Amino acid sequence: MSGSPITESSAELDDLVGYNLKRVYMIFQDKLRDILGQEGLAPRSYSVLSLTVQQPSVTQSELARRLGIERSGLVAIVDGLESLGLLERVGVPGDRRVQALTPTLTGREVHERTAVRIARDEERLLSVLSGQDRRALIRILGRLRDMHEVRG
Amino acid sequence: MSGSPITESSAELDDLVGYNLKRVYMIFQDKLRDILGQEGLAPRSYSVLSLTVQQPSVTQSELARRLGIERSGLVAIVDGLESLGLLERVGVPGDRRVQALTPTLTGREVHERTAVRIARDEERLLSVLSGQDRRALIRILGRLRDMHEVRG
DNA sequence: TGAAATCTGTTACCAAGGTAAACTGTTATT
DNA sequence: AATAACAGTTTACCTTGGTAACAGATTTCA
Repeated sequence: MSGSPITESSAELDDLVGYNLKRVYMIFQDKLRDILGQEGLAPRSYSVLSLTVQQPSVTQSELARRLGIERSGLVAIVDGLESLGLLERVGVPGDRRVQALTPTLTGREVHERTAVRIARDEERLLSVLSGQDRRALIRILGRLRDMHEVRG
Repeated sequence: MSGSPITESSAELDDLVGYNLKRVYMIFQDKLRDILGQEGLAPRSYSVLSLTVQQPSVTQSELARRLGIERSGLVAIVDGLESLGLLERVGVPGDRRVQALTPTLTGREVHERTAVRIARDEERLLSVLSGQDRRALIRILGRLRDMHEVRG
């Protein structure tokens, strides 16, 4: 019997940036689910609603590209939001393929009050960081997205 | 017609820290899947293998607590790792309820060479940051986990 | 012009990841 | 001894996503 033949040269789980990103993401997502659940929304539904508020008449394909998901996955989400009366599919005169997504007044109201609650909760979660660290986190995450995300 | 009655006072999607965490986490996870796929492992299987290497004879309950998942979810993962010959359930003399999880030699080898590749890939992903930002990211993520994670 | 390629939205199917509740056997409490 | 608590497991379920194939509309281009 020799001792341990394998040297533990690298990366334990808690040292992996990817794993820590996951765990911190879970912290944020847990509370997000609570807030959105009160409006009957899932995180993905909120992200779609948010983007249509921000950019009315956006097409589903464009939305899928922005969210980094498949077009097919968007159908059910939009169906749900439409049945809740939060947005509408509107035909576009020039191109009969596309459906422009536009939030209803109710949709904008729900989005606004939900956005406020989400922002407040993020403020709470980030309050354990200094202002400098908060800004650094936002800047660093943005840079990692810019440098590594595949843009369609 | 009045103008837009809703003021866009807060949080567009790309301004939410939670959403940016998700997107950055996805960047890290995509490549992780590639690397682990070559060994026939899923991310969760790797995390279990890694923790058993780091802490041999850990129980399944303890492992579930450390990973923040349900005990029931661990069964299939351990089944898979056991059938791959990477770890073993070993009965514990004192307590016939628990199954101590211990990596096999093969398990330690697979873990070691995989850990090296994962570390190399994280290095690549983080190379777009300054050394200072890299350290800040790691420190900030750790602090958010420490302050907000429910410890069982 | 007409054929081929491309694009949009849709459907049906499927796999991964996770949770919750109920069950067995074991150990601890009182 | 009776009861509670615990470890692991099974089962059923749900959510999130992805893939492939499709129809209709539009664009490209030979």
